[in-house]
Amino acid sequence: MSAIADVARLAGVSKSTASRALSGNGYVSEETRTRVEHAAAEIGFVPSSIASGLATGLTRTVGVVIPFVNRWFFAEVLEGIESALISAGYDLTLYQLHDDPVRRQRVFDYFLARKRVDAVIAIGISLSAHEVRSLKGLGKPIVGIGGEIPAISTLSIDDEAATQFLTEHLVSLGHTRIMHLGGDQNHQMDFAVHSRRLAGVRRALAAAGLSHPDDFRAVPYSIPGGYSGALAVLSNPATRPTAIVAGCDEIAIGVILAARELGIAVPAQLSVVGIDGHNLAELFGLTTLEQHPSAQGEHAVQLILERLGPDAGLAVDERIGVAIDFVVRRSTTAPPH
Amino acid sequence: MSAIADVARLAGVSKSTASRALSGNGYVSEETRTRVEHAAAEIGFVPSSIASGLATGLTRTVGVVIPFVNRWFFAEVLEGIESALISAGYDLTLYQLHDDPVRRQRVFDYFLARKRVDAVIAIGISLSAHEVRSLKGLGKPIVGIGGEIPAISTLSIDDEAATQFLTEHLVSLGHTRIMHLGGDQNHQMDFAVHSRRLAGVRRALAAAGLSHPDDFRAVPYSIPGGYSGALAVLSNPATRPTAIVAGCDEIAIGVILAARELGIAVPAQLSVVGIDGHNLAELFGLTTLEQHPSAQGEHAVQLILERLGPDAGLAVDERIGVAIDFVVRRSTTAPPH
DNA sequence: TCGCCATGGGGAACCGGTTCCATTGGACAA
DNA sequence: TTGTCCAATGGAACCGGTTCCCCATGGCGA
Repeated sequence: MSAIADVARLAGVSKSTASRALSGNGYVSEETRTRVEHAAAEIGFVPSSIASGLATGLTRTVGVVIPFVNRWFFAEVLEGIESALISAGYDLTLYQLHDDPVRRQRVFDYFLARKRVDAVIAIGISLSAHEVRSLKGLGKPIVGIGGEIPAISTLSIDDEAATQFLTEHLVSLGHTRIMHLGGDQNHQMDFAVHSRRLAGVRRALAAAGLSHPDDFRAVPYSIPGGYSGALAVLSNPATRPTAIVAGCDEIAIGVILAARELGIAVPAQLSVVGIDGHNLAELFGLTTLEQHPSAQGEHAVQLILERLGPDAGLAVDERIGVAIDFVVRRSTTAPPH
Repeated sequence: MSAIADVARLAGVSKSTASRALSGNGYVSEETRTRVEHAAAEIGFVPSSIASGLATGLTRTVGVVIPFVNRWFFAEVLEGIESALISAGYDLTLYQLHDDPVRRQRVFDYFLARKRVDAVIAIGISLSAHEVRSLKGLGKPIVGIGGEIPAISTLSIDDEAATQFLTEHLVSLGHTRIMHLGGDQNHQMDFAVHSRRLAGVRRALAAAGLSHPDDFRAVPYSIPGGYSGALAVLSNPATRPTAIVAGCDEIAIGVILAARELGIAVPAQLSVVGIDGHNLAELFGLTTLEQHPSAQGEHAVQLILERLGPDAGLAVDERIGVAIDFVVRRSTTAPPH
């Protein structure tokens, strides 16, 4: 285990000079620097990030808290975060937060607080006021993605405006029986996204005078979830909607598959829109509102780095909008007749 | 920044006693222990894992190296690893390895070697002999998942036997024109999986006397990849195979979607089998060979913990088989006529 | 010539736990 | 009673970089 002291000895300098030479801080003559570098290379010196972390108080690690890794949106965000962090020389420590409150508490107390990370990025999770306080109290910047968390910077689309826009699109095509298939409002992981998306649909329906009691059905946020939900909703031709606003692209794809199964033509007999920009959307010809999760991840890292940098004080906590693109494909058209 | 010294002072004991009381190592009277614990709780003592890591030489962190997080198999494995590690009190640091050799090198030299992790789990990545040596030289246990890596323990299905078995299944149903849609042999991330899966198909075909030149087409390992590959392969009714062995379930699902698009009935006119046990397999009625990636992830953690434990010396490096289940659904039957 | 400052470098404290070693006091056996 | 053993605890070294403080040298303006 060669330490910096060995490098120093070999180069014939003191520990402090060796440290300065290798880290680039402080004054070191060019000649000394190369001598130290050669010595380090010769004995295969690998600095201990643990030791430097103890000395500087920085771990160069960012904790990422996420509810799922196997759902498209989250995996994409994670990918963006990872590559941005690596480029910036940071490690990414992953904490998956399940519904289980005990494990959630454990992650917070035992891991995040233990000075193992310099900052936290929370994806699709609403932190409690207490959790936010405990992290902020430790001086750790936090950035959220995918919803709003009071008192911290969050990056997200405007969920209510998004579904309102999509619903208006369907209304403008002439649809009058529009339904929303989205997430369960009472779900642990809600993060208020589900309720806001439903609210957007309802606002647009109300504005168009198209409100009706069967405007919503809760389904799991997945292709099978959308599929079985749609089977139930579409099976009765009399009450069937002519258009569905899905809570996400996975649900929308499930709806399209269910429609095919039932022999319902999309879009001739049923229009479907989603939200996300899932990489299968194109294959299914899905009209959707693309958000770009991997870019959101990169943006979150950028915000974190600003808050870790020298001008940390300048950062203001606010809800930050992200880029979206409305992509019309083959799953939407005017209603039949 | 309350340190253990503050706790000790408040409890009226020495630093060493406070440390023993809180960590549970060494002799401490019951009364002293509770006094120290109360003191720690009172000032909200949070131990610094950095400091204890420096003292013990352990980071209680495992590095996970993975080529993708947004592909089903990898996301599932990651999920299994994460939950097993958290239960064991370990952190998981994620390193995504792209094709880019420069970034790959950087991850190895700069991150993995820097005493930031106690062990490494490599998923779907073949490590070079040099990379293995450098990690083993640092005394870090390594376990691989999803393929073989010389000189380290790897957890994987027998890829060749798997496709051979699936092909034999199709042969036994009476199919004579069987084709494999799988991964590109020359891909950076090959890990030999692609070639072994192809070899299994060819072995079964040869054994049945059904070898033919058009037995393989390389496609991306994804639903769109399987879809467009299948469109090309199935478009000519004269040369079209009656059965397809897909390299993974995503490809198989793409094939099914393409068949539907072309009006080819599955399984009446085309049988399709996959490998993985993807969570969409059931929805598409896909016959597949399930491997259980999240269980593989948990198993890998278990192997790592054994190698980090006191009996580390007893661990033998070998290829370790994993559980598989053959699940017959609605995508396979006898060929037409 | 004096003094200031920039540059270069050594010594030692320090970050915050862990652990080795020494000491003490009491129980128990000889 | 004396010796032995062990629970219980304190003191100090230690892990391995980082950085503060101090000293030396030399150039240059006043």
